[in-house]
Amino acid sequence: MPEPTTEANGPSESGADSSATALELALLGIVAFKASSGYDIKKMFEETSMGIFSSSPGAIYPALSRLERRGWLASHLEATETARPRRVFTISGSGVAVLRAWLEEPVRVEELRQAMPTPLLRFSFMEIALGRAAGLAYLESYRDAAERYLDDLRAEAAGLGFNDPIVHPRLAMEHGVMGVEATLHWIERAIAELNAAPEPPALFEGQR
Amino acid sequence: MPEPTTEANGPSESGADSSATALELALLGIVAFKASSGYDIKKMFEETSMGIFSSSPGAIYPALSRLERRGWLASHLEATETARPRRVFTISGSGVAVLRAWLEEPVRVEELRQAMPTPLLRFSFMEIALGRAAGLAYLESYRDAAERYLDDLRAEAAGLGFNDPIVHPRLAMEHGVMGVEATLHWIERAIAELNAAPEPPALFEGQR
DNA sequence: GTTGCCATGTAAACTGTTACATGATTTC
DNA sequence: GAAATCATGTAACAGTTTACATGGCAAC
Repeated sequence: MPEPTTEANGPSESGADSSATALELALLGIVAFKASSGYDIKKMFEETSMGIFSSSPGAIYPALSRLERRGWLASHLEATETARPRRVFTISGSGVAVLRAWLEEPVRVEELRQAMPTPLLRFSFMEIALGRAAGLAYLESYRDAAERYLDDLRAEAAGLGFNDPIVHPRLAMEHGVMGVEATLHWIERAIAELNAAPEPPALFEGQR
Repeated sequence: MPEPTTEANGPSESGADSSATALELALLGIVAFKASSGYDIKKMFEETSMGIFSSSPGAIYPALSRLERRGWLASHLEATETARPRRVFTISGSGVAVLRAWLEEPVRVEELRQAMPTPLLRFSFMEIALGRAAGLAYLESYRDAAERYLDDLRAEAAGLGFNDPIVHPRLAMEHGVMGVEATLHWIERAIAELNAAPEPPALFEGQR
């Protein structure tokens, strides 16, 4: 979802045009925090809770090249005689400016509206298509998944230093934990309500 | 994010191949619930909490055409002498089968991992780039946005019938409300912690 | 009488997905 | 000696974004 982010873009001015996809902005943020190679970032997207972004090389490497072409990142090959050299990216002054502009924007309501997760979307659609029993089974699979995810998050949180001067990443992780806990509470309530509710009308009669 | 959803797709078999993008599956679900035109769906994506999906006509109309080409949807022009006729889509038997297959899949942990919302992503990046004061200001704008969103959600929930035999959409909405309430609690806690934390190291000295 | 809504659709440019290719190094 | 990991990248394809086009109708 590539939202226009900093300025309205006229017909693609040459020099200091600045609009970027979510992936590009995330790459700026990651590289600003720590100089990284494409492979570093790929692993990060695979392993951490930043799994919103695709870890496919066909997404990451071209995006890093674009950012370098625009002058927001710079790269140099690390001298290693043994294996294939790593291309390590660093953020530039103009890159920092673009990143800051993105971070300085206040939170808009529309950003929150994107929150509906797929499991919930499927849940809202399934009632007339599958009926009560399937809804209950689905919520149980949801609970299992949420519990496993909670374990993962807690393991990841344990890896973060607790007395660092840098606290935002830990706080963000705690937000994730609270969100999953809220989901688990909701699941229990929803199970109770579904047990009390009558069978819904069927999408096509005779089926199910 | 076009996940392969139902079957592994061999080299694009002719007949009953079934894999679809998130948008396409959502369209199946919406049309199954109620026969709709492209414009109906566009408005729904703009106005309701299904705002995960793009409301641009260049996304919706081609997707509906694809679904019709595959035989999962059928369409007919509504006879209106006055204005431009509406093309109304209905779901077919094979469409229902594809929808059911998607809905019957148990929830996977990876679906939950996609949860990190952009406001939180920005929050985790901003500490060294902008410093303490900016982090606190950001959280206040986050609180404002969350409160306004909560009002919107409650207004939307009020529009849903409360004694329907169909309960899933209302429950899903309540999940949304609980999630935002959890976010608001987190924001208060985070503000308290940031007030107690020392100034973080700067990204580039002298700046900020 | 002009702005805004209803309602459809298309075209160019871009981004992301999937799959492939390469080659050295470590682990079993 | 096979398999997995490190590490980069490209090519074909599919889907989305942005912007444009059309035209009647309602409201102010």
